[in-house]
Amino acid sequence: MATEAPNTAAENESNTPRKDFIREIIDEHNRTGRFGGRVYTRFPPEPNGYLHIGHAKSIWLNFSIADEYGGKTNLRFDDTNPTKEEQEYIDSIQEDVRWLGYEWEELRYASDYFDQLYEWAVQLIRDGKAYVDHLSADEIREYRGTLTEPGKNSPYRDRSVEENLDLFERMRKGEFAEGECVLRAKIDMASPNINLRDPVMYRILHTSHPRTGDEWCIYPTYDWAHGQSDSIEGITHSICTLEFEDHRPLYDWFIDQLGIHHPQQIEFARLNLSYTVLSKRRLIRLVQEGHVNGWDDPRMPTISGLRRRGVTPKAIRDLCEMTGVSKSNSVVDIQMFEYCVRQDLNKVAPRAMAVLRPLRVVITNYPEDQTEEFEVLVNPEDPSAGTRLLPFSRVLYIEQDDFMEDPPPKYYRLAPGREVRLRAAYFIKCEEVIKDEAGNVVELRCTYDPATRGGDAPDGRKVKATLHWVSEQHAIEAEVRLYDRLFTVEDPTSDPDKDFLEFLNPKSLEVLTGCKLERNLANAKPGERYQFERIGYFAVDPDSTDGKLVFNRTVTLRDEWAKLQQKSGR
RNA sequence: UGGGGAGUAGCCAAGUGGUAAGGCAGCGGACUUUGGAUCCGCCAUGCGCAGGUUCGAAUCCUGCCUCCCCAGCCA
Repeated sequence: MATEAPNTAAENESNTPRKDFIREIIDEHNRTGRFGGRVYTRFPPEPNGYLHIGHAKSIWLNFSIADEYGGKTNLRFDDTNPTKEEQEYIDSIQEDVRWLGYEWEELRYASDYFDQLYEWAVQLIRDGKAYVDHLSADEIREYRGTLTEPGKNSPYRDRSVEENLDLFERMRKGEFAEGECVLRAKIDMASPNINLRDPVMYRILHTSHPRTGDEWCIYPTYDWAHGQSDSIEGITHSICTLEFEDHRPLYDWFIDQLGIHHPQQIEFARLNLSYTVLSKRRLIRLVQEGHVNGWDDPRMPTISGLRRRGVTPKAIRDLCEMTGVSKSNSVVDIQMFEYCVRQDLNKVAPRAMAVLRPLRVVITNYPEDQTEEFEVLVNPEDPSAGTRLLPFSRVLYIEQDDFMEDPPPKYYRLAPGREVRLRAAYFIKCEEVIKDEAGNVVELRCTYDPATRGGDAPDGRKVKATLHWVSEQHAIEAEVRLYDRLFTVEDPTSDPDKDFLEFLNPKSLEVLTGCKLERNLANAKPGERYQFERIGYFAVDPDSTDGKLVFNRTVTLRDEWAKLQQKSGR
């Protein structure tokens, strides 16, 4: 809209949150002209797993920064280890980045640079700054020293340039077995920074690569590939997580030796969430050991899992923004994420009537064959979403939880002799409770007040509760999957003596069948999100078929009554 | 006990010498045809600890404590 742009700009004047330390660094660069005012970032995932909400933070940071500074962002796959990487992951990562709402400037692969990296390695060898080492992996470890003791030089460290050149070429030609030798940078085996103790640049891997096939049998390590890849792409700000902080001197060293464009690496603390795990290793175990049903199981913190669960991209972006950027390790309360999810869904989700655990209600004074329709707002938060028709008749379903034979204080819902409102319909009063032989309540006999049509009493009398309901003869049935936290404790990884799987929540999934839905949902399509009034937000699962709808609970509505019960109950 | 980081409320997080923002959670209340949403109020005499400098310190100095990362031919 034409009026929107100026408004947004004006709002930003006053509402712009304080800049984080990364943006301040960029401002400083722009002041001093370090990169000529350019801002070029990149998101560099390794395609060895699915993206999760932790990656989303990095994606958000890189793309939103570039956007704010009029810059660009590349998507680059760090595909330097063909033993772990697969095309499946390359595809899913692209899908997820797009779904989050971002489009990259260029799609690149570290493997695009294998030739250049090889040439640069040769250059370092010529300069006497790299050498082929025939120490075994174990020996290299021994020679590296420890945290408190310096390492010692490899006996192969002083081979001549000619010999190194010859050996390295033969490495490339495949004349050596895996592990027989490596190419190492010649830096300082006594450096207090272990990353500088002659790090490995190339290792032999007789494995074909998803992109380069069998062209190579030597592959650059991440340390050798990453900085130069950024440099080649003209990246100005190379944003990464904290654990790479002490690799920065190494990347700087490589780039300085090569004399090429020098990006600024900036490290920030990755996002962690309570009641979940966010490491690839653990996520892979959850999938491979069958604790969840795949990478996109709605209980997974993966982007694909969250998507299937019904979470919106905006909710994820909001969380990233809300939690801020800093350098201190932290664990964000999952409730902050739930808040973001509810906040977005409240504004965009159409409302629907859905009775998850049905209790039959017969309106005894409502004519047997009568049916009428009520027109109700699709979304009270967004009148432009229009209205829908709800059919009403003599026999209805309400939620089992919405009736108590012997209600405790503060329980406002239906009880014997009590009057409540059926949302958008009538006041009803419970006259009789029907039980089976076991004493279970199986049906309620109620009367309605025709004068309260639409939900208001002309005499001004009030009710304390409004219930959702579905007409029996008009209802459609569905399966509803209720998800809860995957783990029972805030940090399943905090106890070093226990496997995180010991803290799996056995009740993380509850499947309900025979749920009764308003008929307007009959044509709901996978991915669509709804608010089931008074219950929560639900998304149509791809498992749905023409005859059978399946819904995933994204998140519950905030629930004052449940909170009260918890306080008094346990 | 080598090197690199970080400590501000239950959880995130501003603060850059002038007297502790904001959000989530929590607790009160208003309103409500979703116990939803919305609105109002409360919630750090205190910034890891101890000293010091200063008229004045979360911010500067000194010492200490705690936590995280690094000893892959993983990224």
